Amino acid sequence: MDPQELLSLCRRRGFLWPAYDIYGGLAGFYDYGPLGSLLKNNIESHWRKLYVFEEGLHELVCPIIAPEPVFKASGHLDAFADMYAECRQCGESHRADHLADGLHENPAALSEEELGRILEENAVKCPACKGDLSPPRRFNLMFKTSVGAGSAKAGYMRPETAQGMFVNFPQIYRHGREKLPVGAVQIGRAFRNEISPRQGVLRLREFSQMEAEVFFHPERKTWPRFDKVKHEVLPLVPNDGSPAALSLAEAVSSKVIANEALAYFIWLTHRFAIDVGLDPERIRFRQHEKDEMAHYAAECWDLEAETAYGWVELVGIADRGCYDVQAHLKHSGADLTAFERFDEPREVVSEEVKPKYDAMGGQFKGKTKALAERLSALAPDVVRGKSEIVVEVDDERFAVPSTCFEVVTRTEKAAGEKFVPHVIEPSYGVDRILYSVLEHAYRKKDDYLTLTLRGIMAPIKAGVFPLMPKDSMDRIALEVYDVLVAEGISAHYDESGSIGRRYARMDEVGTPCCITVDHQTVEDGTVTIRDRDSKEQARIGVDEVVRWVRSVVKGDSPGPDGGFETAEKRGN
RNA sequence: GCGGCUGUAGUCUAGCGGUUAGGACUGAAGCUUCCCAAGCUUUAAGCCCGGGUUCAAAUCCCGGCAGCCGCACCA
Repeated sequence: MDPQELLSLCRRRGFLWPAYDIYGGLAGFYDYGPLGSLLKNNIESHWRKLYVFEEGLHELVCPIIAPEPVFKASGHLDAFADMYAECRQCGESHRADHLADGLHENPAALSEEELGRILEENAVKCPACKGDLSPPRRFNLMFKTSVGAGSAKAGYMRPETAQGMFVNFPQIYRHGREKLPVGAVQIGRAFRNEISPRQGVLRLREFSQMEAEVFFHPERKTWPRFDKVKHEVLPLVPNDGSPAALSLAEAVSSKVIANEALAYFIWLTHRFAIDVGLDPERIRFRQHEKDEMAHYAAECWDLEAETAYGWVELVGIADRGCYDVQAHLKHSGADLTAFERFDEPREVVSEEVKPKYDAMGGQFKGKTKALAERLSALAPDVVRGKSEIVVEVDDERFAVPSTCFEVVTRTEKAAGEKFVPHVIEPSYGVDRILYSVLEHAYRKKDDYLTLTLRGIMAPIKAGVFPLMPKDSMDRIALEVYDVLVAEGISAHYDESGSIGRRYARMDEVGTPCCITVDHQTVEDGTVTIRDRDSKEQARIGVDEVVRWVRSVVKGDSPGPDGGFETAEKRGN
């Protein structure tokens, strides 16, 4: 299919449109229209149902803007930027760190100045035309802003929602009653100043993420419900090229997937993908190549969907190790560790050098305190068996005899230990998921368009029509509509044009069923209810409508009690 | 960011220096005992923005913006 056809449907029917259109637009920014907003909400609600309600992770809403140190610590300030050198002759720009490959161990880690010097010293020229290059210039993908007036602080728009959860680890940990694993989730906007956004909503500069950060003991990366799913076989594409028709348990035991927790969230992501209506035949989990991983990741699997643009990454499930928490611990000085009790308090036996102050005092006078401190800092093995130790204090060397210190054994009881938790992060791109859901639901038959959205995803759950807006059919139809809306079901009333046109309008936006009030309704209180995909109709009582629509929306069957009446069942 | 192509109602499109800028679908109002985009009447809605050339620009030129395709990029 041509993605332009789908994007034109999206514009026409109020799913998506380019933002700021009357001012010429702004590349990389889209508006969600009325139906797009409903669909986006449905995707997010279902994700929340899985991650918050079922898995018990804690939802946060953190600010979009963060002060510079946050991204200094996370590595985004340095690693989230590329350096470019432009050719003065042909104008082509090149990745400056790539040009220095082989000239330095790790060109990407250099500053602009250092890299520029290396390129100059080695007389590196433009690979395209051999022209002279400009000095490297750093382009950071984060949007920068300033916070406050006057001596304003530098702030950045978050490039992922994740950092807000890492910096809140102590609060999350406490809220989770100090047990691991514990996790936080966040649904919100993130910003990346992409160099060339394109392909509709697949690469936006402002986009929505649904992220979970799940904190683990480094040696126990498993999940309580893993056992329930361990025999499932998912479409895995490991990075060693082996096609893996393995169950999750086999994949973990053969090290194809690093741990059970990662495997569980791959399963959960698969379930989510199926629930929102992605085609099972057009999704897969691809393991990142070693050189493909983000600066923080130790292991990563992507959920990819096949679209008109090729295989597109919708979800990244990464084992971030302790990278982020460790980084914030180091930069902020805050205690971001978790504590684990030992089963039994353990005796921790340690040796240390203990100065004998009474022996030292007379000999070293005012230097005693400083000398004692130096001695305590020494490793026991350094002093053991020595008759004297030479210690330097204030540029003066002192020979301290062994009578002035001893090696003592200290036994302490430890109830447990502190450690920096590891993080497994499922990170979902809402806009890409939404696009893929639409594309996988897109059906075109003789110019008749239908979105076969699943009931839980459909922006409108039911269309309600009078066959004709007269003879009290319109009044009854409005009553049916009111009942549905009162039940919290999004419905759409339409009395204009022919009945076929109204069905078509609903089919095109993926409404799973339509209820029509006709002459017979006036006589016996029954209505027809029509199924979008089969176009079959059933005749049911007005009082059954809510129950029927609910059942259709749940998506398991085309209606209760055996579903729609087919031509076969009618006997013709 | 570089190069190529493109920009006409909500959507698809005709136009190729002088047009009241035409059509189709869609939308709206109405008619039609109307169950799968039927028909009829009425109606709304457009030359991406800015400059230039010309007596005259949707049309030619330049710049910007946006879209598509390649390259690069996608932490």
